[in-house]
Amino acid sequence: MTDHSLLKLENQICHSLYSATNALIRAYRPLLAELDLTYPQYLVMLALWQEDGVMIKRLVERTRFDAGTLTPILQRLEQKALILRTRSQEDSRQKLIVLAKKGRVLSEQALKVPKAIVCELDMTAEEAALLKSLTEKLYHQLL
Amino acid sequence: MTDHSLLKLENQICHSLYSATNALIRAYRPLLAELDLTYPQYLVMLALWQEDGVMIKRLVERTRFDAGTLTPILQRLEQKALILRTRSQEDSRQKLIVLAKKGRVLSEQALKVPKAIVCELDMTAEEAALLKSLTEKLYHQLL
DNA sequence: TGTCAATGCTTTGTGCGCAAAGTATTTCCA
DNA sequence: TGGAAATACTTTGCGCACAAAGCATTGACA
Repeated sequence: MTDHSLLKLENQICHSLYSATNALIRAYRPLLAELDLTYPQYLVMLALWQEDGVMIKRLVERTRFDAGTLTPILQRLEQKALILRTRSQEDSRQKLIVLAKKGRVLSEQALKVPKAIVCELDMTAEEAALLKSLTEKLYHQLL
Repeated sequence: MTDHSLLKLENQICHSLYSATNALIRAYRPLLAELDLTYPQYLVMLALWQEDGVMIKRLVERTRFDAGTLTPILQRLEQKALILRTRSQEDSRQKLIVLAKKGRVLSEQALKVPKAIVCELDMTAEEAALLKSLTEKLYHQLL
């Protein structure tokens, strides 16, 4: 690759990744608006639907957000009465995040979100799996 | 795929895409800090190094930012004396974006950015090309 | 030729994303 | 056991990302 081509926009893999990610989140937006959730809020809810009653530390691991990003997201989810944030008994530095009833029942309505997204992406299962494994590899390399 | 697995965080391709993109931009950050640029600002500069003297409309096409995002980015680049924003003569609704001298010479220093990133990613050229083509396909599908 | 729609860009408001600094609590260990 | 380091989270500040609304300017056409 020549020096010159290194700076061409068309050769920037990160630009493709960046614009594809933004486009995909844009596709989620109208679907998630029906649940009154943003995409990052939805990710946190997915984590909690799978594993409820966890410390913030655990959510940092699972969602891959940093703590400074997560705090205001959790504050908004609490305002919407989807979760409760309580101090941990054993270690009062930690906070326990628990689904509220409203948050628990939301999972049923949430089921149609991935279904609708899958329909919009006309990608084969193989392509999707490939894209996922490549981006996972990239993420873990950069960690 | 069962209903239950549709809501698992591990099965969300968008989550992989999202966290990989954020991690990659995080990797750019210290490199771009030496140029006093953010990643979106860098994308605009890449576009201008390839094609100088263009309307904002053209930059919207090339960078894939929307106009509302681009305006403040261009204002900051102007403040840093990297570009000039002037009204178009033919159509005074449009603005012509031109590289300032400081912006033009910055491209030499910028060359080391992609070189350094390539070193951090230990991906084969094939994997990189595959990832790029999959994300491009995804972007164009969602447009 | 007047006016109404379309175009190109900017502004406003909300919510991230993240570095850096701050606060409270716990742990370590001399 | 006192005090420094580590840990868990919050706060602050800046720059996107984007929808929606706003503001000129131009174009279309009745």
